[in-house]
Amino acid sequence: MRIRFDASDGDLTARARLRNSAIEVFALRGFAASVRDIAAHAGVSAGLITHHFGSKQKLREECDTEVLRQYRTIKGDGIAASPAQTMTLLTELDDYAPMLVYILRSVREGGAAGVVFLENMIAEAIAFSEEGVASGVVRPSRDPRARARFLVTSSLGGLLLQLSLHPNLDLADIGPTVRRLVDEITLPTLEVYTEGVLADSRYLDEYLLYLSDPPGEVPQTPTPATTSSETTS
Amino acid sequence: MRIRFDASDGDLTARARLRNSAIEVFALRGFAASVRDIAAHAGVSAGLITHHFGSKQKLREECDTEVLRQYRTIKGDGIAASPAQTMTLLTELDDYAPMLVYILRSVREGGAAGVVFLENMIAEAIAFSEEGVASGVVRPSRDPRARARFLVTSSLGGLLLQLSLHPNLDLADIGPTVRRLVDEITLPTLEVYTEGVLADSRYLDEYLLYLSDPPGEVPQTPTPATTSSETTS
DNA sequence: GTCTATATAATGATAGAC
DNA sequence: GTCTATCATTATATAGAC
Repeated sequence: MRIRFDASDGDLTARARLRNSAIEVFALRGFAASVRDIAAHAGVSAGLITHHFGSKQKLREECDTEVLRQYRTIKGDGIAASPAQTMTLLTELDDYAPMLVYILRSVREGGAAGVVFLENMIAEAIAFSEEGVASGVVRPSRDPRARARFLVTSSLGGLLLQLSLHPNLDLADIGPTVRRLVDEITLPTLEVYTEGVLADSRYLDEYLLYLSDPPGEVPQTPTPATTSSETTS
Repeated sequence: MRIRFDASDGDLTARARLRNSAIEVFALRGFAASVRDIAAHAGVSAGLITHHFGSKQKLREECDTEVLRQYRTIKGDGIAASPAQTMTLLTELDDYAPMLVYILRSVREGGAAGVVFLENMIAEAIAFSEEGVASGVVRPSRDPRARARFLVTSSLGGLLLQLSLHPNLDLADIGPTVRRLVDEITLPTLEVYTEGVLADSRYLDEYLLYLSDPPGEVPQTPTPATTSSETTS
């Protein structure tokens, strides 16, 4: 079953074709790409872009909307797996390469689509973690939400960081590149996730102790029994 | 003992003062900051900048050089700790805030200073890991270099990702902001590093098995005993 | 829907006065 | 060392012809 979204097809309005072309250019060259670049890539004049979308800003917003719509479509299409699996799957569908790169760029620059995508993945991770804990596959956490946020931002941020070492990234190459990066981190990821990094729990214990009895800025009188067992944030 | 580097001091050539001012602007507003922005921040005319440095590109290169020099100075000043400790310490010295933000931006954009800094931290992490394994604090890895790269890119990338959610970052705020972010990830980090995330080793075992007997694209004849025990990259 | 021509603003860089 | 004035380039956006 091959999913196809309506890009590069002829049964679209000119507007939609221009928008999809803009998504490709934004993904390929970054959001600093000029209206002329976008026009050239679509084979039309620069004026036509502004005529259709009013401004580059509005064009960008429409691209954001469309990319998020595509992302939600894919997610609804059965990919309800772990965030990592979601990423891997995305890289295997070359049709989605522009969308994926667009999202990654947007995440890196803190754009609207990026923030939505990031929070979405964190929410997914929280749910996935809860299921995993329930089924006994995942270890429980003292702060599941913080752990999910940490894991998602670390994974995605790490990927972005490595990707930024490949500045001249062609859309045709994004699939293989991401796949290679994922390959390189699979063993360390599994190792760390399974066995941890530290040999014993001394640092964790020390920090938990510190949390349960935080040193104040001011010299402290003997602590009343207010902060007892529960860990607060 | 408070380290001071020669910024904002009067005993500098005009050139050096302009360069240090440029570092601040690049850190504050990003590398897309215009020559006029830099000039305004330094309280001089735009032409003077070009007069001194020839071009914006050359100015940028001098800033890179100076930032890396400052970084090496700090490192030489006794901070030979773990990469995480290095980061934490940097955030505690407000004098280094511009340098720190400059480096983070450079890392995110794949600039020259960023690449040097990143590879530097990875090298530090490898060494730190080796010492830790020797002293029994850190668990050994099947591929120490890959693990070090993974941990550094994950940590730094995660920090960058969270920082990009604070687009209007003031230099005066960078210290507290980074410190808060570090606070938020300390518990999950220690938890994951100490206990892992997965409840048992089934996924790791499965992957190790897969590595020792990789499925070819072509249907495979019974594997000869070439790839036996050692894990290759 | 699409083009060309143009207005307007901002950028990096140069030239010459002080 | 520093300024002002200016140029060339590029950007977004507009106006009107086809």
